[in-house]
Order: sequence, then structure tokens, then C-alpha cells
Amino acid sequence: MDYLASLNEPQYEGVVNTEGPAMIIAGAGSGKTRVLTYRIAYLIKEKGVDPFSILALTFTNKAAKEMRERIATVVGSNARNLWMGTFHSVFARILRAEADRLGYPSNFTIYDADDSKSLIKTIVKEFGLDDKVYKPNVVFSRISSAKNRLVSWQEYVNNPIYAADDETAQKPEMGRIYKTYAQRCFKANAMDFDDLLFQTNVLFRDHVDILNKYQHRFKYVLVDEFQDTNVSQYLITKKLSAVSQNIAVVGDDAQSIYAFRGANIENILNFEKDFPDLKVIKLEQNYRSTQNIVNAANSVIARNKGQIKKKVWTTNNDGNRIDLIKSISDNEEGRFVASAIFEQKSQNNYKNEDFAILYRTNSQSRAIEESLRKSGIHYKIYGGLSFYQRKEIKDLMAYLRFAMNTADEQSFRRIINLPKRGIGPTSVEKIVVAAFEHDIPLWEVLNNVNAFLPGRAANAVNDFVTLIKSFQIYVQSKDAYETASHIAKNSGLLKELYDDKTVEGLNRYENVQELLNAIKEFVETPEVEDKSLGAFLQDVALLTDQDNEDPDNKDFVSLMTIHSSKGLEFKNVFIVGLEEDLFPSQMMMSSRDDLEEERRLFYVAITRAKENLYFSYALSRYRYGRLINCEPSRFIEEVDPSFIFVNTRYGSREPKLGRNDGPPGFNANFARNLMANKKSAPKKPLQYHKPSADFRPSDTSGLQEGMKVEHPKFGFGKVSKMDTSGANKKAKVIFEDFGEKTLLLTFAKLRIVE
DNA sequence: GGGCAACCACTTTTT
DNA sequence: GTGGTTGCCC
Repeated sequence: MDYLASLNEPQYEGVVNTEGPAMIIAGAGSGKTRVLTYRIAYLIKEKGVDPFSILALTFTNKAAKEMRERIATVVGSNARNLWMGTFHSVFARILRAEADRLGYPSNFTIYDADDSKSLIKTIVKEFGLDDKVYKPNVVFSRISSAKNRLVSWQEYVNNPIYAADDETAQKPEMGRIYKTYAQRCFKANAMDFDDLLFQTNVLFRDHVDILNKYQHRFKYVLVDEFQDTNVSQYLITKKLSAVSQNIAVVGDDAQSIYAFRGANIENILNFEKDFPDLKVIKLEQNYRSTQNIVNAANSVIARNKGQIKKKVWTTNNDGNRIDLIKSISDNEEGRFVASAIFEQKSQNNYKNEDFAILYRTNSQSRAIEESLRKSGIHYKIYGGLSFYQRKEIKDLMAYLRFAMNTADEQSFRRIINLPKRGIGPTSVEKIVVAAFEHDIPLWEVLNNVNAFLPGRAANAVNDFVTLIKSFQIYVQSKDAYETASHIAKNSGLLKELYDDKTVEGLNRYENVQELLNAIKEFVETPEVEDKSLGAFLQDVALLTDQDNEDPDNKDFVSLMTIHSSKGLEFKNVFIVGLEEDLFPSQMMMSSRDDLEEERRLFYVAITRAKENLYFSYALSRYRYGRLINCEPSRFIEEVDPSFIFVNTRYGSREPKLGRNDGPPGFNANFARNLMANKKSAPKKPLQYHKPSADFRPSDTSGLQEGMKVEHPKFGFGKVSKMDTSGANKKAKVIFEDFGEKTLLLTFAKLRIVE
């Protein structure tokens, strides 16, 4: 019982109250993971519960892995038998086992968000709709949110409320798209991420015997990050624990930052209603941060109306005040952050790993990255494009998936003309449409393609079919690694990449090799019983590469979005880009709820810090390659000023050329196309105007037609036309040396001469 | 069908 | 700033 001795009173309550429903509201830094892991350890060790009958659900693979390891240190190897994993992986496993009840094969493919969006794109195109109205992202999130609220396409099409909604949104075809999308997924033997939860609900709703089976199997259900569950996830856990009533949820409403993905804070209220004899435990003591940081965070979150009453407190030292850094530009901001890290390291013996730089959007990383590189500070950027989203990886994966599941339309579209086989979009469309019109499997169309396509295209398709059939023999008889490397070689993918001698080409080649290594590793793992390609694909679909860590070099500064920083902590945290419209994000300002979610995001960012916290903002910044003026974020003012130390550190802005700056034929965009097309460079060198004044972002509100202006690069010119009709005011200027250019006045690089 | 140049659109995203 | 896409031409 010694592991329990270290717990405080409410933590102990959270661990030992294992029977009946419990809700643990855990403030930031209050030892939430510890309570969850000890609770499971307590069940196994002290209560003698079989690990097989404990189901613990998390949101990330990383959290599941970490928790499993921590439990193992208390209970030993027995922890392996726990049902612990992400919602998606656990229910994918159950769905594979019970797939036949839903009319799916057990080797169904899992579509990731990219697959889903490209399927939506093709459907929108097939319907002859405007993809500017039916943007794949918008359609996808509409379908996704319907599924997460358990609205099937049948209900969606039949319910006039949705039709009216879509009518006002000028998207009347949404129901038809949802229907087609769902049917296409089903026909492709594929489930998207939302289906894994949606179909589990269907399974439990329509097949009571199966529900009973799992209700009796899982005697204890635990849910981590409960504030981020959506309706679909909540209903699954509720149903599973309806018999045993042993359900424990752990979360913090103040850290709910995924409402935009369907997370529903009302689950907390519903939970209280659904389980009336619920035990509520509040963890309010923060062990992570200094007084100043805890109090600043409290002063921010207190502005939100909707929240559960709790008071997070700490007995830690006061610590330093928050350092507020003001700078002139995003580059300058990067430099100050780099120099602050440098100073702190030498003065206070911090290591790189003690620092994190948090921002609202991934695109902000570039300016920071540059200055860290110049200062020789080792850093790592989290997020961005993941390994499995890279084109070359998706290409090979598509071959592997198609060899496993010849109904998979998305994989088919990806590989049918890759490498080039002379099968164009028209032929592909004919094949797919034929499969639908005659209601036969895609594979059958491909095997009888001569009936649908003219000779030359049909021959190419026949070759493709023969190739796939040769792969299928491997799939059946060899392990995943042998199959995958055979397919990589014989599909021609590797050769195409090998022939590409550019830097990117080499990278892509290495990435494919890395994927093959990963498969090899999978095959050579002794615990893995099923070493087939199918087993690997099932494993990998739900894996993101967050856990691919480089063990050699762990001492780096972490750069990431605030979203991905959740659950982590650092001694020193920089929150950069604290500017109005950026954070809080302009696109989030439509309603008060959205502002509250942005504020919770700010709260999450602040509470990552253990010792020192820095706020930083710039007065001007490049966004989408254009210079804009910025104002400090309202969030800075929302922090009680007694916790802030203002540290004004202006600098200067250096002129920077955008890709489209300069005359056509001589600008960077032209150079880029030259590089891409391997043509020789023009003989004439670039000659830009030498600015006669210091060009800071300036006010151009008085600009009128006919005025003479100076531009830092194009030199002198005359305003020929003003366009104030759109959201972005524009001016057409005829430059003496470079001719006519249209300039966006928001970015105000013009100086009025006369 | 393929190559090239211009054009467009961009939030966060554990799965 | 970047990547993806469209539209024109061969």
C-alpha cells in the first residue's frame, strides 16, 4: 500500500472509491494521471480485479502508453492485460470482432481525414456542385458532427430541421452528399474515424447480446479527459457501464479545448443526471506551478461564465512575475525568445528541454525556428505534417491497403495511375461509376474492364489487375514485411523515387525505407502474434507518429501549438503571438462560446508552466507572405496586472521580399517555377529600388487616386485606381520601372510622396 | 495525357 | 510562404 501514502486527501478518495459511479474534476497540475493510474493499480492489487475486466479509455496513444507503463511499475507485468487504449483503437478492435453483425468484413479499412475529404471532393464533383460552396472541409465537419451526435444519414435526410439548416447555409445538397458518402464508405468496406464510434453505437443498440457480452466483460470503466468526449463516446461508455455502474470519469472543464471537434461539456451535466448517486471528487491543489502562475491562470479563467466551481490553489513559492515582451516584428520576437532562452540557460542552469514555445497556429513556428537555428539552440517542432500523411507514405500504404481490400475506392484512385500507366481521370471515373450503376464490387469491374473501357485503357487496367493479383499471393502467404517490400519494389514506386535525385526525392525515398523498417520492426516484435499485412494495417491506421522519438538527442526546446501541449509541462513557457485576431483567433470570434473556448486555450497554455512564464507579441507580422499590423491580444489585459512585468524590447524590421513581389518574370515566384521546371535562369539580374525612407507599416487611409507613392521595392509610382469595395482595400499603382501592380492596403507598405 | 504558368486558399485537430 | 489546383497549350 506504500504507493498510496504519497497521495493527498482528495487524491486518495479518487483512488479508493472504486465502486459505483465517480467523477473526478481535476484542476491543472493536480495529479490527475497519478490518480487514474493508482486507481487502476488499486483495483488490481488491492481489490483483486482481473485486468481483463478493466477498460480504460484515453484520447491519445501516448497517454495510453504512458499510463500503462506507470501502472506496470506498481502492479508488474499484469498490466499488459488491461484493456487500455484510445477510444478509436479499442472500439476498432471490438468492431473487427463483431463486424459481420453490421455487414462489414472484419478486415475493413479505416479512412483517415484525408481519405474522407478526398472522397467528399469526388462526390461533390460527381454531383456537379460548386466546390467553393461545398468545401470539403466544411462538408466533412458537417457530416462528422452529425455522426458524433449519432445522426445517421437516414435521419439526416428525413429530418426537415437539417434540411432547413442546410437551406439557410445555402447548401441544400448536404443530405444527399452525406447519404452518398456513407454508402460509398460502406461499399469500399471502409469506416472513417467517426464511424468507429458511430458504428459501435449501432452495434450496441441493435445487438443486445453483444452489448451484454461487453457489459459483463468490462466490470470497471475509466475515462480520461472526459471534458473532451463527444456524445457518441459518452453513450458508448454509459451503455457499457449500465450494468456494473462502475464508471469513473476524470477531467477538467476549464481545459476543454476541442468543442470544435464535437467535444461536449454538457456530458458532465448529463453524467450527473444519468448517474444520480455519483460521487464527485475535486482535485484542487496544484503541484506544478508557482503561485504567480496559478493565480494568473485563475484570473483568466474566472472571466468564463460557464464552468464548474472550483478553486485551484498551491503551496509553491511565489516565483517570478510573468515577463511580457513587446517587439516590432515576428522575426524580432523570435530573436528575443532565443536570447531569453540563451540567458536563462547560462544564468539558471536550465537545459533546452526545460523550455517550450507555444503558439496558436502552426504557421507561427517559422519565424521562431529561424532565430533558434541562428542562435544554435537545439529545438524540435511538434505537429505539422505527420509521417503517415506524407504523399510517398500514403502512396505505398494505398497499395498495401488495396491489396488487402480491393473495394477500397480511395486507395484505388491513388494508385491506379501511379506510376503513370496512361489511365486518366476519365477512365477512372468510368470504372467507379460502372461499379455503382451495376451495383457490383469495384474489383469485378476491374476484372471485366474490357466491357467498360476502350482497348488501350482497358489493357493498361488489365496489367494493373495482374499486378495486384500477384501482390495478393504475397499477402496470403508471406508476412507483412516481405509483402510490403515486394510491393514497394514491384509496383514501381521505389524506382520512381530512386530516380528522383533532388533533395526532396532523396527524402521521400528514405521515408519509404523508414516505413518498411517500421513494418520490419512490427514483424520482429515477439508479442505480435499475427504478423500478416492485414494485422499491420489495422495497427497503423490509428497510429499517429507522436511517439516516434529520437532517443539520442533528447535535449531540445519544444515548439508546438497550444492544442498539442495539453497534458505536458515545462519549467519555462513562452506564449508567443499574443495578438488580437491571432489569439484569440479571428475566426473564433463569432460567438461568446467560441471566445470562452479561446480563453480556455489560453488557460491551458499558462498552466503548462512550472517556474517561468513569458507572454510575447509583435506589432507587425508576416501572414500569408504579407505584412500586417498587429495589436496586443485582449487576453493580456485579462490577466491581473499585478502578476505581469512589462519588458518592452523594440527592435527593427528588416525588409523582406515576398514571392510575388517584383515584376512578373523576375520575382521569386518566377524563380520558383524555374527551379521546379529546371530551366536556365534569366540573364538580367534583379534590380530593386533602394528605399529613400525607413519603411515601417504606415497609415494609408488618406490614399487617393492620382497620388504619387513610393514602395520599398518597386520605387515610385502613381495610384491609378482605388478599389474599396471588398473586405481588403486595394490600390492599383503604375510604377515607373515595374508597371502596374495591385497592392493590398491593409499591408500598407506604401509611403505617400505627394 | 502531360507540361507549364497562373491562381487560389489557408484555425486549432489527441483519432 | 506554401502547396495544391486550374486552365491553357502542345
